[in-house]
Amino acid sequence: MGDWKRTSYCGELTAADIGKNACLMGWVQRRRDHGGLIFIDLRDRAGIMQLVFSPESQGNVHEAAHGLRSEFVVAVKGSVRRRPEGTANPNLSTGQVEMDVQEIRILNDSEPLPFMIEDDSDVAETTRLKYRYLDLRRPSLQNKLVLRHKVSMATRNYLADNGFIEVETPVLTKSTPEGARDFLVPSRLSPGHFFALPQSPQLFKQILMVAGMDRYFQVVKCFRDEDLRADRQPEFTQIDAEMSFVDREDVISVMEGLIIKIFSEAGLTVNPPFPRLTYAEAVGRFGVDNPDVRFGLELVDLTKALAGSGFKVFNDAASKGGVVKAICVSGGASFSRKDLDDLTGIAASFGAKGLAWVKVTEEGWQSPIAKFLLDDEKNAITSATGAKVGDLLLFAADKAAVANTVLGRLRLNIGGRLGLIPKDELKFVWVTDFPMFDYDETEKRHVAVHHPFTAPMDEDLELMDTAPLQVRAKAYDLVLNGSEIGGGSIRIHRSDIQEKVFAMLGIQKEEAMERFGFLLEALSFGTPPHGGIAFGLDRIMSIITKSDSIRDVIAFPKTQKGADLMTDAPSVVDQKQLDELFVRVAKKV
RNA sequence: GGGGCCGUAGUUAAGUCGGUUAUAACGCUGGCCUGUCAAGCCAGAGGGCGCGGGUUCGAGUCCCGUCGGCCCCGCCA
Repeated sequence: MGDWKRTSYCGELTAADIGKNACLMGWVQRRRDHGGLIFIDLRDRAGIMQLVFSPESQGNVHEAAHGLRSEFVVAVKGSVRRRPEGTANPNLSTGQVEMDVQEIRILNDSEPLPFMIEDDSDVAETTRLKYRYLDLRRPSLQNKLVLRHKVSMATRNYLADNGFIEVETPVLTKSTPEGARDFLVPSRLSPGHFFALPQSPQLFKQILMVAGMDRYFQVVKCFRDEDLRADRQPEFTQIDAEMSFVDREDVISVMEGLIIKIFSEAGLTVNPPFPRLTYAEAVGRFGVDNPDVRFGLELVDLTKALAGSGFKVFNDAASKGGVVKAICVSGGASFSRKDLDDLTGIAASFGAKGLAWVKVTEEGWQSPIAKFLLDDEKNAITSATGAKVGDLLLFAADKAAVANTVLGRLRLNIGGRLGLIPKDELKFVWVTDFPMFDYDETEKRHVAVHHPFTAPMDEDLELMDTAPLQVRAKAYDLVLNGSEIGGGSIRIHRSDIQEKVFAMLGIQKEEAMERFGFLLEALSFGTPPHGGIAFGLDRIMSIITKSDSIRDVIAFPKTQKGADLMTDAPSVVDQKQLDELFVRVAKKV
């Protein structure tokens, strides 16, 4: 660059700059060489500016422009002038002006690119990820990173303004049972011992409450060694917060304020307080605990109406403690055989043994099961579901968990295929009153639905011994458009209750002391009542930016196999490194 | 661990029932061209079909295996 100093970004120049001299630096987006006049679109983070090289210009400026190629890095000096009448470009923010270039310095050249730097290019993700630095030159991806930065800043400002202190917690920490699989880091100084990367700073933030910090937050990386999805990466970022001397309503109200700030960074208006659903309502009406409430198609419970039905499948489910539920698809009677086969396949993938359906037609019920149902039963179904001619009824009869999941997933699939989901709406809902425990059939023990530090509801404490599955937790999730974007709870602040919960989870006292002794001890030294929440920043960003995948809002994401195609991590390491760590690699995984 | 979809020039795709030298667009290279902005016109180079086997007179097309990418189930306190 020599002694040249940039005077502005390419995308910033406007008619107000006409007549001024400017120095720009950036990448060659495109060259339009007329032999005489040469036009160069110069691109930087802020946008594009048209450069004009005239054959009459001094020295070898015109010749240099002739040699420019895509993505060469150049610095130019010249004057900003209004474009001639009729040549303005309304698609550019700088479209009223252009630079008459008088001097140019080529700062670097570029090999021909593996793909073009264009927003609408449709390049295989493998190639994009290998050359992520080129992919990130695309304005759409850059804008997502810029918006992510603004959201982080807004988060820090809002929480700081509300008395939260950002405290860094360790990345090398202790492996704890329960929860996701840990990423492990071998300790060189303690052979045979391992650190774990944090699944979340959960215990540290609670201990910061014991330490009297009162309000803590952190924008922090978390790590979970589980299989990836479109909305799941092995390392992801949480907006993590914890507060002392609060109940659920305090947490919710502060965090609704944060959500307002975050979305306003993207020019989106949201209006808390957000509606609430209990876990039982959410699962009952929508089949899932992360309901997309942008559309109806709710589940209808027909268990009572169909108990004693002549249709064995319904009767069995109803009499054996299960449920019979249905959804009524408006206009669904026009579904083809193939559509119904598709839906049956989906139902099966979520554990259904079959999918009973009824098409309501002018001629009556067209259905494989119609002949098993009495008129009274048909009438009861019709009145409960509101089914009318042209509709399709889909039934699930099974254990409640299976029936709800099956219909909940069918609801989402059908909502999508019928275009029932308004794409531009933002529908938040708090889901509360989660159960404390679930029973794991494989491990034959209770597991925590949220995490083992979540406080049970006071009024349910007495059920801990008699009916643990009925104990509700002081836990809450924030769901946006069917995506869980945050979750938290009021924590246990008494060591006796914490020990009790560990016992319920089948964690022996000895093991509890070894794994969580520091927490139990901390709880015994004057712990304030406290609670908190963590939001998934990546998920929030992917919803705000309408991205198909969480990968689009992460600068350097990993593939579904957990690999980084740019750096080629993970990779094998030298035997010397392994020796130092006292690690031996087992043959054949 | 399981199910589904996909790998053909640099990129995006086409390639019939297996059959001459694998096709197009964009990009790239060269030439012409003074108001373009997906500049235009002309010419040219570039791949042997992810990889490895097999069937066949003959495989991009069929079979088996394998590697990689995407979506999903399980998993994700």
